[in-house]
Amino acid sequence: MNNLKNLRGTVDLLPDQLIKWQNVEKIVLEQLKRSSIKEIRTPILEMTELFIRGIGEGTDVVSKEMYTFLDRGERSCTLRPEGTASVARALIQNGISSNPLQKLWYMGPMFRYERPQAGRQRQFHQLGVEFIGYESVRSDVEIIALAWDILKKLGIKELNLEINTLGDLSDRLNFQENFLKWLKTNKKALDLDSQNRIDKNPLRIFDSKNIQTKKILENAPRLIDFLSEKSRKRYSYLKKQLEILKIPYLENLNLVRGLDYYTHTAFEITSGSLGSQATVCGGGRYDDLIKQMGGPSTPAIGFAIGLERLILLAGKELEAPRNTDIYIINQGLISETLAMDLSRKLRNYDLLVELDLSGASFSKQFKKANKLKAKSIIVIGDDEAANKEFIIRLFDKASTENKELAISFEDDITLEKWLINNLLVK
RNA sequence: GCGGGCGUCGCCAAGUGGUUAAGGCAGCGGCUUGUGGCGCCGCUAUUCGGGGGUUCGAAUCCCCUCGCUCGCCCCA
Repeated sequence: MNNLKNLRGTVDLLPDQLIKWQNVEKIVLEQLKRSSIKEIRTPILEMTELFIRGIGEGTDVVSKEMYTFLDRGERSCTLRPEGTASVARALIQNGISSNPLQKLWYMGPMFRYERPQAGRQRQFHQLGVEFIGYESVRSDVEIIALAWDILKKLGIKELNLEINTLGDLSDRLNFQENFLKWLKTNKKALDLDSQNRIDKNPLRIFDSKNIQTKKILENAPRLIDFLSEKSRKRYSYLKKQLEILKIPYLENLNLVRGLDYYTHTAFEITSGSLGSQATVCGGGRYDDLIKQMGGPSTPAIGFAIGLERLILLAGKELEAPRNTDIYIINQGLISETLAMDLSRKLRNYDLLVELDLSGASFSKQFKKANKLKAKSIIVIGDDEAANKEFIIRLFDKASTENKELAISFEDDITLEKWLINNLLVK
């Protein structure tokens, strides 16, 4: 073993594992397409400033998890830790006002410099969806339903949806004033982490897992009591709609999430079978972000799904590879050329065709076809080449020796008939 | 960033101080040079994540380091 290894927290995805990835991605992308959501691709690398301003300086992601370095021009660059800030930047930069309503998705690697764990890597992958310019609660409902449906389409069970509302900016300021007062009188009773958050990010204290802090917080003022009439209505409409759509949810008043930009709706979907990294999907509304980043005032809502965690949850049935339809056994100079040509013709039928390039003995090539569980084989050797024909037959154990058919290379009609009867059925 | 566990071939592993490092799967070759699935035979770690030390002698003991893993923190 040499010392050239992958970086900590990164992994190689090998062909066998990628079968599951591709199957999962296929199902996800089909669902997005049906919902008329369009793809956007932004750079993996951005100016560090983007994330500091977009995500918030006081957040854990920015303060201790960013993959940041100086490039050759001494610019501070960061590998994106999430997608929303980049999407917002791209839209502002490319003129959001010419197209103020957009439903977008993106998929790709994200980077956070953390200690790796099950379901957590330094390079991981997210599918993100952002509804830009949509203000109505109905967009909140649609986006939660979409996240839910994607997970359901993959056959994932035991999912929990948690929701909360963070109100709008004035609700929050209103609340924070009261909350800070309360915090000052109760500061000593809180755990150290929470004490530190008082100045940086007081809302996050609600997210504390410290048992004592949790208990004390039960008597703290609650954000939900400071919501304006409008915010309150919006939230109850959301809950009512989820009930009508039969999407089960749990209200979690402590759910505030780690990024600064959220307003109103915040939600998370977790699964018990993921161990301590239970969150598979997280999202929420961010009505102020785009304006705050220098764009026009644009409401928006989105979510991100962690693909590694999604893969862990998705069923085993998605791991099965597609079997070879036709394995072409061939030997001899003329045969090789004929076989190459035939393989191209066959692939036009959307068949999975593998051409043996080994030049090994027929016996070996048969063994290979068997190992691949090829549905059928074609044999082309010197005899066949001389007769300008090839032999084709099904390769399952039942049809040994029988039903072999010799077809002329010119005879496309007979070939197509055979394919339709044997491989293209259903 | 902090705490616990672990690290023997591509994979699963036996071995816990005595020297040739079991076995299984996979892979490769053969029995069987143009016809597979079964079976049988053979090959595949000068080396036990890496470095240093203790010892006559280490995969086995000690130190450091790297990585994995679980928990905390946080998130996807």
